[in-house]
Amino acid sequence: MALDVHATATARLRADGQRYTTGRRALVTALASSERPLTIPQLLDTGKGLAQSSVYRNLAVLERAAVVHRIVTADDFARYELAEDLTEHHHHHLICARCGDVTDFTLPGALEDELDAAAAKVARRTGFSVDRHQLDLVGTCPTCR
Amino acid sequence: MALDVHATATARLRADGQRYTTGRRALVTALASSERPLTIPQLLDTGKGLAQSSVYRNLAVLERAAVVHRIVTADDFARYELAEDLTEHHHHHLICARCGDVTDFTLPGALEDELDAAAAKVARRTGFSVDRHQLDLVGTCPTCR
DNA sequence: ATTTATGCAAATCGTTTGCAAACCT
DNA sequence: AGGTTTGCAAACGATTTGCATAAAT
Repeated sequence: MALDVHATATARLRADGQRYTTGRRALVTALASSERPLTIPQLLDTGKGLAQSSVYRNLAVLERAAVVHRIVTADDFARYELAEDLTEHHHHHLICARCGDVTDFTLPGALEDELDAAAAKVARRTGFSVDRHQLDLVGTCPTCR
Repeated sequence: MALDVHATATARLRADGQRYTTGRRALVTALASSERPLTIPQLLDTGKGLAQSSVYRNLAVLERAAVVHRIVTADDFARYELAEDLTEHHHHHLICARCGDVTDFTLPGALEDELDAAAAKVARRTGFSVDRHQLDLVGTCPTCR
């Protein structure tokens, strides 16, 4: 499975005229082995020896190539996770308003379908072109309670 | 209705030991008469002569008193809207990935109920305490297409 | 050899904050 | 008066960028 992720990353970067360097591979590996989206400080801690500016730059490259996805919350730091089609499944986020931590959860497929149908209806009514829906549950995580 | 908003704002600020000053009232009025969440630059344009730092400070005060709600997207600027219980209805956001603009939309009540039920189930399973759910449709607005 | 990635340090820019004057009650 | 709010300017901090060196092809 990890091999497949790297193969796909290589392909997508190449399609964007970019190389899959050691640093970029390290970032993808760190994200692939994490159960939750990671901030840049967290990535700096795990992946030894990559400069902060390189992490920022490489994540930007990986995002443009659709290898990773950037998550922005009310927290001070942005978070990154692998693109959904590089992991098993479509999912959503539980966001702790206290510590900023983000974890994943999934919805029953039937409910996802209803959401997509509702989104399509809204798109039709408003002229908005909808690329994706994003559902967040905001609250307090077990650790902060 | 606008009177009710100001009355509620006064009460909530007082409960938090704060005054409903002219500047704060102007911000609430601007948000109440807008159909969409507004950024600080937008509020500075509409509002009369309130300094930027005062706008930031007052919005922070109004947010602590639960009079306004802060919306953070991938855009450079945060956006503010009146707290949901000061307006008519629970709603969600259409976010333009191109220009950052945010507009409102609503979901059928039945679907909202299903989302709440699913959220409750996730909360039970994860130990997370869920305060609210937030659904965004990300795409391209009619103007940017 | 030429192009691209890296590390370091400096710059950027939305947001926050210190402080003295203006405002309320 | 006593406390709060305001405006201005300076500070803050996550992210971006310029540039010289190192790595890759």
